[in-house]
This record gives sequence, structure tokens and C-alpha cells, in this order.
Amino acid sequence: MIESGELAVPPATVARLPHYLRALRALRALRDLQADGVRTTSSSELADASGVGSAQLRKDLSYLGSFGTRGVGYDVASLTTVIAGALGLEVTHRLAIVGLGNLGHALANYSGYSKRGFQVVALLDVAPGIVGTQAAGGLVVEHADDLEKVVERESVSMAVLATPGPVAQAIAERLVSAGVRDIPSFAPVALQLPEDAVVRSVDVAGELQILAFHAAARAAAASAANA
Amino acid sequence: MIESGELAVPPATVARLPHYLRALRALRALRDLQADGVRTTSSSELADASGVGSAQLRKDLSYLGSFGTRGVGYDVASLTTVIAGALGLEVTHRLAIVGLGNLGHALANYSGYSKRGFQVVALLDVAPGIVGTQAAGGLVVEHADDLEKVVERESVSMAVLATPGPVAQAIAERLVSAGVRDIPSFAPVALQLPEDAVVRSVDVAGELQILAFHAAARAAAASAANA
DNA sequence: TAGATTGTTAATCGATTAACAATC
DNA sequence: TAGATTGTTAATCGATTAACAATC
Repeated sequence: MIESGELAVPPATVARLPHYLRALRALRALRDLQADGVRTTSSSELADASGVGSAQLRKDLSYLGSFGTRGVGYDVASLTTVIAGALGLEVTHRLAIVGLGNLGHALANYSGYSKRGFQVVALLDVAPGIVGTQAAGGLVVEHADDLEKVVERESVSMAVLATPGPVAQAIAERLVSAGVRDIPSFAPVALQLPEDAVVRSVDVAGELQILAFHAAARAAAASAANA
Repeated sequence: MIESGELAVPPATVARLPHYLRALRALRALRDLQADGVRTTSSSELADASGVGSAQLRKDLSYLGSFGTRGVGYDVASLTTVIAGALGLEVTHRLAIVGLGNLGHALANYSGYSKRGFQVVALLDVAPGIVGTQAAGGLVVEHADDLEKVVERESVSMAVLATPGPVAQAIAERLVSAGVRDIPSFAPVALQLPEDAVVRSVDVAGELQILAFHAAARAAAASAANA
């Protein structure tokens, strides 16, 4: 359970809240298009749009409170507000991106941050050819040596790790010392950090390998069927 | 459980195999550097390097078979082979990337595929300014209208979805019809596909929002402590 | 033999699902 | 009132962890 004020929300539920938020926004766009006055949704409609079961959706929402009307459903707009609020998206999170290789650049150029409650306020790297250049949104890439200074100056609250694996651990430690506790990491290493730091690792190569396992399983099943 | 030939491996275990593989390779590099003749590792060393507990590592390995020596540990090289084999990485998986925006480009330019058992064989998009241009590895971007043709010609076995959300569902359906069953998706939608398709969704914005939840929880705890 | 470390068992814990009473 | 749909309970299922016998 993750305690948040009065609330205790299981991690698996927290991980699904963004899906619900996304589905709700899509649903709202749809409702606006249809302009038929319907402003509500049901747990089964929202669950379908989110890719989960309706029982799971209702159970997840129950950890946040009670927002529906029996026999009617949920008001799309107000449920959106509830979930966005639970996710802490009413404040704008100030983001630094560390490491501007392929992926770092793509992340820096992503345009959907502001709509989702985030703002990129700093870019950091060490390569002489990159430091000092202007990247996305007019930000100038600063040297990672100045990490602490930049975190302080820009009130960075989250930092995306997009460095090569070998330097990720050292950078992560400096981030945590500088007060940055929330770290989305694309570096292919298991970071060892103090308990109060929260790391979410995204491993693209790992995802491909998981799919490769399924492909191999399918191949094995097919050849067994042929034998 | 995911049946693979004789094996039945729980999904949670499958998802960790890439971590073990990564840690084993790092360990092997370390061993080569030290050149002290040690060629083994223990479940606790490997677990630490993978960011899991040693009991969990041993349990996970037990689903694949029995590869260690009691009192000694695991041979790094042969355990690497076992896990790579279980993941189906002895065959090269032929990858198409659909959608060459920010993220698609970054994925196309990623250089680590071959080392991990993958090869990018096709790039697809619809934008007139992008189709026909040369991107990573000398590949020419082809039009997504020709998706079925390209899948067939290049024997594509996996396709990375990096398109905008609204077109992802249609593209995914065409991929599955064309015989592509394994789909890593970066599109922010819940894809509705037949059972035999396997989709792994990577949602960067969602990861940030999960961290935002933790930040909000921390803030709530801090203000409670001050009251 | 003594020490180390695996592979497995059994207990615990957490997540999912089905079912339904409450209630609009 | 009848029909619909929530919020919650209880059952099931799966994943994690600790402990230890087996064995090098």
C-alpha cells in the first residue's frame, strides 16, 4: 500500500490510474463530438476503454473513494478531476532530462508534457558537442557537472535518466543527494538507491525480449502440435 | 503460466529474465576485466546485480531447470546461454518500426539491437516528408499503405508501434492480419486485439504520472507530520 | 569434514475476480 | 416500480519470501 494522506492505494492500482485517466480523456473527447448531452460513463465502458475488467476498475476506484451513482455511472468530467488529483497532477512537475542521446532527444522533444502536468525545465549532458547547444523548447543543454546547481536553480522535482548504463548509478546518486526523489530511468541497470527514492525503469530492449519469449513459446507449441 | 515446450513459466518470471540476462552480461564483463579465473556467481550476487531478492532469483531459475552447483554457484557463461535460449534469442527477430516521429526515430537509431537478438528490417510511416527518406542503417522509410507487402517481403516477426494514438488500433489490426503477433507499443491507447496477439505497452507519460502519485503521497505525509 | 550455496517446500502476502446487496 | 449499475464482500488465484534439507 502507498499511503497518500488518508488514502492507502495498492501499487498495482496506482499503476493503472494513468490508463483510466487516458481513457477518460478519450471518452470526454468522444462525448463532446457527439454532443448528445450524455456526460457519464459506466464501469464497463471505461474498463473496456482502459483494457481492464469492470470489477477491477470499480475496485481500483474504491481505494480513492466513492464517485459514481448507482444505476447511472460516473460523470466523466468529475471522475477525470478525481483521478488527476490523486495522481498529483494539479501541480506542475518540473522535469530535468539527463543524457541527450537518441532517446533523451526524443524525450526532450515530446510535446505532450504540459497537457499531462509536466514541464521540462533543464537538459543535461557531458558531451562537448551537445553541451551549449539549443534543444527542445529553446532550452540550452547544460553540463552534468553542474547538476546540483541546475536542480536547485530550476526547482527540479523529477529527473529522467537517459544516460548510458555505466554512468547512470553515479548520476542517480547525485540526483538523490540534490533532493530529486522521483526518477524515471531508461538506463539499462538496476539502480541501488536509498529507500525514499522511487525509480521506474523503462527497458525497451527488455520488452522486446519478453515478446521474444512468447514467440519462442508459440514456436515450441506449433512444433509439438506437428509431432 | 506461459507454456514453452516442456516449460511452464509464470509471466512475472518471464518479465524478469531480461534483467538477469543483463546482469549476467555485466558480470561477465567484470570477470573478464579482473582475469582472476573466477567464472561463477552466486544467487545473491546475481540477485543484487539484478535488483531482486536471492530467493526470488533461485525460484525464477527453477522454472527453467536446474543450472547451479550447490556450494558453488552458477557458471556465468552457461547461465547466460540458458537464459538467452529461454528468451528465444538464438534466432534473430526481424523488426519493423511503424511511425517515425520523435520516438520512432530514436528507436530506429538505437544501436543495441543486434547484440540483443534483434534486427530492424523495415521502417514505415505515412507522412510525405518522411516516406522515401533514408533513416537508420540505410533503410528507406516505406509507406504504411504497403504494410502487408513489407511484412511479407522482409519476414517481419515483430513490429514496434510508435504511431499517434488514433491510428494505432487500425495499424495493429493490419499487423496481426499480416501475421505479426508480437507488438511492442508506444501508442497511448489500449489495443483491442485477438487473443493470440501479444502486446507490451510502454507508456512514458504514464510512468511519470505514477511517480507524480508518489510525490503527492510524500507531500501529504510531510504536511501531516507538520500538523 | 566443515562451510557454502543451491533447489524446493510451505507460509505469507497481495492482486484479481465473481457475485450481489445497496441504491439510484 | 423495474431496470441498471455501483461499491463491497468473499473466494480464488498467483507471486513473493523465508527457511531448510540436499549436496557440492
